Amino acid sequence: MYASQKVISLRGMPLAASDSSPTTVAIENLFGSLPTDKIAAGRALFREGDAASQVFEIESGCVRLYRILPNGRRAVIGFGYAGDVLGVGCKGTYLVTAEAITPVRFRRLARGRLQAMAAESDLIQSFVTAKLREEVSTSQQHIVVLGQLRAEERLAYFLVSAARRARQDPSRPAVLELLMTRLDIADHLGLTIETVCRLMSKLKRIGLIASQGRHWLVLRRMNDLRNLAGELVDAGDAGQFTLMQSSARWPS
Amino acid sequence: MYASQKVISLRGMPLAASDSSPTTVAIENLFGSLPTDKIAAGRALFREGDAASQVFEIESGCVRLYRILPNGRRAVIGFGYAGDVLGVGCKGTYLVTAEAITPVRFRRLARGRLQAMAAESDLIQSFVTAKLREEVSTSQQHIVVLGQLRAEERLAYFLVSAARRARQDPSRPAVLELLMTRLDIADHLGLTIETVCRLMSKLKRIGLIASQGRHWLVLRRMNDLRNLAGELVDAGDAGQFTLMQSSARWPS
DNA sequence: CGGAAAATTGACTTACATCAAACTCAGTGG
DNA sequence: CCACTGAGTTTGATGTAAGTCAATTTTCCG
Repeated sequence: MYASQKVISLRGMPLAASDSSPTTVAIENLFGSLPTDKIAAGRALFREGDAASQVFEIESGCVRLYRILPNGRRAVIGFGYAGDVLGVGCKGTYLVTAEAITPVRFRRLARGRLQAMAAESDLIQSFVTAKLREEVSTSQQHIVVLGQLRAEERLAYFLVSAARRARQDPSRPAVLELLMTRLDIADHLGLTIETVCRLMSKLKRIGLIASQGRHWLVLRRMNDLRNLAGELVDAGDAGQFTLMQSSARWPS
Repeated sequence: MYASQKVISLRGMPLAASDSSPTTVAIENLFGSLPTDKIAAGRALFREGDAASQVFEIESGCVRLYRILPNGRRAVIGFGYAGDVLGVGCKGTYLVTAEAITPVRFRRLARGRLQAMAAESDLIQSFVTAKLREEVSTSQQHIVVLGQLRAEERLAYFLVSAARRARQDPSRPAVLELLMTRLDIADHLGLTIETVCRLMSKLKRIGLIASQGRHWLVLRRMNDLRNLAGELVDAGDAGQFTLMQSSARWPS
């Protein structure tokens, strides 16, 4: 059915694929020598409110990052995949719970050690700073999505950015595996599970996507999807992470 | 009318009031010697997409931080007040436009210089890191608000956190000046201006707030408001900014 | 194969948006 | 000092996107 299309998966995708940029080197230094740990689907790496003592690098698998409100509602802030580093953005305690969706392999590093290493090495320091900036950028993007897009647009945005996370060319059709449940998606987009389902069905009906089982999707017309999403993909660029030094409008 | 209540204002509120914490010292070092600049209401300090060459510290006044979507809708990401530092969270280009709501006094620092200073001083480095973490925390909090709260709850949250920003005691009534327009608030909360107005009227009708002119509000029953907001205030704690070193669940 | 969790679809309700019309207020100039 | 003005705000009438409640159907895992 999808014979001629390159199959991609959100599982097992490297963050900075097989290059040797400063970032990659920094990660190697940080986590390279540490032992790999495992956790079963459904278990938490850490919980919102726990003392934030460790930083985690996902090696494979997928986690949901969420907060539970006092009234019981759940807000899924985002998802973590292979290559992602968790637990940098918080201060004393973790801001979210990180729960394995699939079995997850990961490595972890004491935050004290990270701090020490950052103090030693400019490279590591700028790696940490880059991670933080990335998180700011992603979060603000999601604020825009939740605040200004309608349900259908939000879902389109989610699908396109999921595809973008996994491969480069954002114009050709993509096959992707959504490891999370419909409820995870709903809680991430500020919608109900029923609305997510209905909209998935609608996107299928009008030919923008196709599906194979619960978790496999084909985004058949990326441009239409991107349009639907309000051309909002991008903005969370993930390339260089050094401070710019040029001066534009304001004299130095 | 409000004789016995301490009048507070979002304008002119210092970030870390008159203490001598490491943070405050770091700011002094950063901006202390720089000249003060001025900008009229309605003008922009910087625009989304501009090369991010400077970091700004607001000295007085209020700015709105927003992004315009391709379809013309506006997302107000947040507001900046005296003591806030803008332009740290972005990388090559500013992520948002920062536009003066009132006349604004501010100081600015070339990002290159900031980077150099951070490389020199651990204190300045941890100040930058703290600012970034604060921004992550605030943004994620807002994701929760937009994704999970209903209109009335969002407005209550906005009012309570505006009061919290300006003074300590979160239980007693607060008088506060909202310098932004209803439209700013609406675009910040993902609502329409009409909904914001109607809900303001409703909160007045049921006695949770009172108003004096367009911009002055009294939050008469903070606890009820905080309840309405889903007890969601806090979580964006703004105290210490050093990395924790304790290990809790995971052995080092 | 059986069973439970997840997903889907339908019927109905509602919270918020939209459209439209006043009203308020702060600033300006006569 | 007051009338005029336009931006900002408020309120009302109505529409609609998304939520809620309630069955089914599908999937997948032991």
